[in-house]
Amino acid sequence: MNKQKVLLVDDEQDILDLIGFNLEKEGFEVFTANNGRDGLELARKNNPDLVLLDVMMPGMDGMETCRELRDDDNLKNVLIAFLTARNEDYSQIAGFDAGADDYIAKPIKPRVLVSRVKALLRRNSGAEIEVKEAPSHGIVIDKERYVVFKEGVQLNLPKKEFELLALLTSAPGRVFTRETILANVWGNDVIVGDRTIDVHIRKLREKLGDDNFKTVKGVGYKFEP
Amino acid sequence: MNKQKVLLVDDEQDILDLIGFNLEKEGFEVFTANNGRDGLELARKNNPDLVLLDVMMPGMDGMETCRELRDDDNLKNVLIAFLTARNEDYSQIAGFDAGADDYIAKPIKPRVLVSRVKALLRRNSGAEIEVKEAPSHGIVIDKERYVVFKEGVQLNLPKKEFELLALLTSAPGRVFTRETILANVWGNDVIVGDRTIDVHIRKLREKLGDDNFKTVKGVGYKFEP
DNA sequence: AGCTAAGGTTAATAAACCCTTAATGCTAGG
DNA sequence: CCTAGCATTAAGGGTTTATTAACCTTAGCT
Repeated sequence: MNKQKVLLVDDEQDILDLIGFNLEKEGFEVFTANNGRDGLELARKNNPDLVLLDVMMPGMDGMETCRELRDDDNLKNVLIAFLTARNEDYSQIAGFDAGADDYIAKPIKPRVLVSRVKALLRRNSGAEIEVKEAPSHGIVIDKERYVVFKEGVQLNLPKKEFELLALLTSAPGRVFTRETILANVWGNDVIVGDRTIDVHIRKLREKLGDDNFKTVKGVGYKFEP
Repeated sequence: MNKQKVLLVDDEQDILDLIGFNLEKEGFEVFTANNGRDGLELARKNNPDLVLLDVMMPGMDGMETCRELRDDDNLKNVLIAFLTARNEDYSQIAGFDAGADDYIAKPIKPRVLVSRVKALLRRNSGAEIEVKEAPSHGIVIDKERYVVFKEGVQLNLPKKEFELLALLTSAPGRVFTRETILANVWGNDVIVGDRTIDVHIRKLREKLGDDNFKTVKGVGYKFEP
């Protein structure tokens, strides 16, 4: 697997060095820029998986940079996280709708930041759920809002149901073994009985329609529109 | 496209120089006056797109100047923003309705001011609406003055409540995890219990309406108009 | 400094909700 | 028609959140 690319944009060289060093140590490929314009250029050239943007920068600030990124067809879906300084005028950072995926408050301990970065990338690499385009089956999953739409009707699913659904729909038609389901939704160190899965499947069937969830006896379950 | 014209009126020469310089650097055509009367005259001669008015000035103050501008047929639609000192007595300008389009609190960092100015001009060039008229949910947040309006009624929220609200409303509908909330409102090195968030959420619900804040169990909270 | 009031945090209890399991019924394939 | 595997239901237990009130800290005033 290729290294994942992170673009880091901040006007303080210290920050670039510190965070950059720590991210590289963790196996990321890191690009740095100390202003929005250079950041944009680097982003266009290298197609990063994640952009960490300082909000407050001279010249083009983080929000402006974010907007420009979102305007670029090749980059509009890149992950963007804002670095926000809490001691700075907080008023400037909120209320914008530039399309950030996360906020990360400074100051932050390097290892905390690294784990946030990993979490962000994991969220997006694992189960790739389309939010924008409504798939043909009429079920849309919005992970950001933790909300599911069934033919336009909004449903609020509990966490486990939501995650199970997200898993199954991440590869429609594919059979997920009970083992796989347990590992992904419950985690490897949690021990629950097999019936637990059944019950959650049933709830999904109840809420989203029986026909969408097929049982493959002795193997597992699959989502099929 | 022609340069956009900004008229700057303040009795302090330092301010005129500093702000004027920064606006010019960003490509605006800047006129300055150090009192209301000269400001009016300049406005009539040059037809600026935006007037930045200091509230406190000897002689004709900002409010008076503003009224006169609004009385002038050629200028009644010009954008006007007041420069107000943060520690000034707001009661003077609170119920004031001379027709300002924005308040900008001093002291303000030049780059912040520039982006405010741009936002103002952008607002007026393209579409209209907003800020006063508010997003659809009827809750307006004035981060500059740490004040919130709920359906036109002014609320003074304490700092933590305000920042929590600002965070949640910065991306309506989106779920913020407790972790993210803590990082952004409290900071990464402050340690507080989870119940603290609950309590602040409750206060917001009390003041702004229960329905606007939704709990996503096991995940976090979201603001939803 | 001392006083007062407001903001912020926590503890404690109650309530809501979700997860899990047990118990029982069902179905398909041998 | 027997059995392994799945479906269904409801209840219990446990976890997460709501709510309230007390406590501590801080800011503003005198």
